[in-house]
Amino acid sequence: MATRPNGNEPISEMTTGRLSVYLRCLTYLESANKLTVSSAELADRFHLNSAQIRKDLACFGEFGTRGVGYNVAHLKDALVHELGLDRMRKILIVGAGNLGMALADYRGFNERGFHIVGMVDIDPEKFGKTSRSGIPVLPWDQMPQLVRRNDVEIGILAVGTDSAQDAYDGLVDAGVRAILNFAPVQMRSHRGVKVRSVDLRINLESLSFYLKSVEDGIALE
Amino acid sequence: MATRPNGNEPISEMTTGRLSVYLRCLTYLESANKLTVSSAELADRFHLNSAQIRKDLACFGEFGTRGVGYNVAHLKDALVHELGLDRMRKILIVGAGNLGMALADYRGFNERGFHIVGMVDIDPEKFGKTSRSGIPVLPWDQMPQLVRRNDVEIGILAVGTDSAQDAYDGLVDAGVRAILNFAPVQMRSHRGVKVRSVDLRINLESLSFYLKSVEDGIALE
DNA sequence: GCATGTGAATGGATTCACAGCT
DNA sequence: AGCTGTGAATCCATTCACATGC
Repeated sequence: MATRPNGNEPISEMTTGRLSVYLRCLTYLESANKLTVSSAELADRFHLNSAQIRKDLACFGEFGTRGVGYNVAHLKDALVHELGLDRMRKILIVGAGNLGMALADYRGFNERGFHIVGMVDIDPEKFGKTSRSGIPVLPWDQMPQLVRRNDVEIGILAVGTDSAQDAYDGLVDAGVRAILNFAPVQMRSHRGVKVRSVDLRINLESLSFYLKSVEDGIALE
Repeated sequence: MATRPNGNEPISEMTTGRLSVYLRCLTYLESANKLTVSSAELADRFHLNSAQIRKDLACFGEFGTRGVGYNVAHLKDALVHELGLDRMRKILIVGAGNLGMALADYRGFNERGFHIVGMVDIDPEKFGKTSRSGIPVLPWDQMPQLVRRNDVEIGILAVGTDSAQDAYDGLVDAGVRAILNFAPVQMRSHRGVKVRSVDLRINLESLSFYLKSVEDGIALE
């Protein structure tokens, strides 16, 4: 059971994003045999304020020891638990193009807490093929069965703009409640389904804007 | 020249991110032969507030007509210009693994405003190979010349965690001032260089947190 | 009348500053 | 002495509401 003092306080998305970052750092510190770490130390590593880190961590209990700091192993375990990573979640990738294939083999997608069960595609040419690491491509038609049999909880949309909404709707129908979307579209959303979008184009354009600002002599940053 | 009323007001990153989204929508509306669009209409398409859209657009001039809305073609051109997309920016990808290869062929990276000149890698096995669409892999050693000769302005880090900092430092030395980073690390940053990070693992963990919250009966969303 | 542009109000996240514990 | 946990203060983004202009 969680050591959370108050089970229904809402933890912001900003905070949980940083928890992931802290967790990564703690994993490193643990492997470096560091026993304890202070919020100030963590704040240095990223460009953050130490009070913010303390606030983030305080969301689900009192983990630190005053005068000392946080126990690395302890805090790491707590974060793993809070993020729900102490249990395996199955992933299905929709779209076996370049991006889908690359994601299938991406380290970190098949690490602690996650396991990719396969890819699906509508192109019969691709059926039976596998990614380099051996993740198979199956027919989109079989998606509902795949989801049910393997208890897939997360869907990754690596399809083109045109197919994204259909793929999304299909996954939701099949019972998937969390989606990582790489298609550059704002989809009509379903209630009770979490969608996170990674829009590569927006990131590039943001860099372009920065470069232009520099050219124009407008000091940013 | 920009129609910007006041050249040195700082436009927030939140805003520029949305400008990209608006631009995409306008491109669509233009292709659908729509002549004019209102902030309320745009607000519906995304889940946004119309006032926010007007504020965003007002950052660099008065583009709308009261009682009518915004001229689609006009506004689109203005956004293209403001985002600096009316000029070609060259991209170099560092790391020719699965991800680098997938990114090299990603539509939208070789579209309006951007052009990928190549990939570099340290693995001699990969030299001379190309992505499916023909983007070549060259030796990392040649990176500085490549950057200079091709006027590369943007670097994409598609390398592993261990090499990320070195690759970053190298690109900056060679004169690159904008970086899109896919490695899951917080890098020691250089002044005057813009880095945007896409952390796939954090996105997955955020979904995991959502799923766990649902399991625990904590209503999110 | 209708939709923009914008000051004022709100809401949320970050930072400050310090009380409290070890 | 040192560092956590947290109310108070600050900062920034979003939303409201309305005056302004077509």
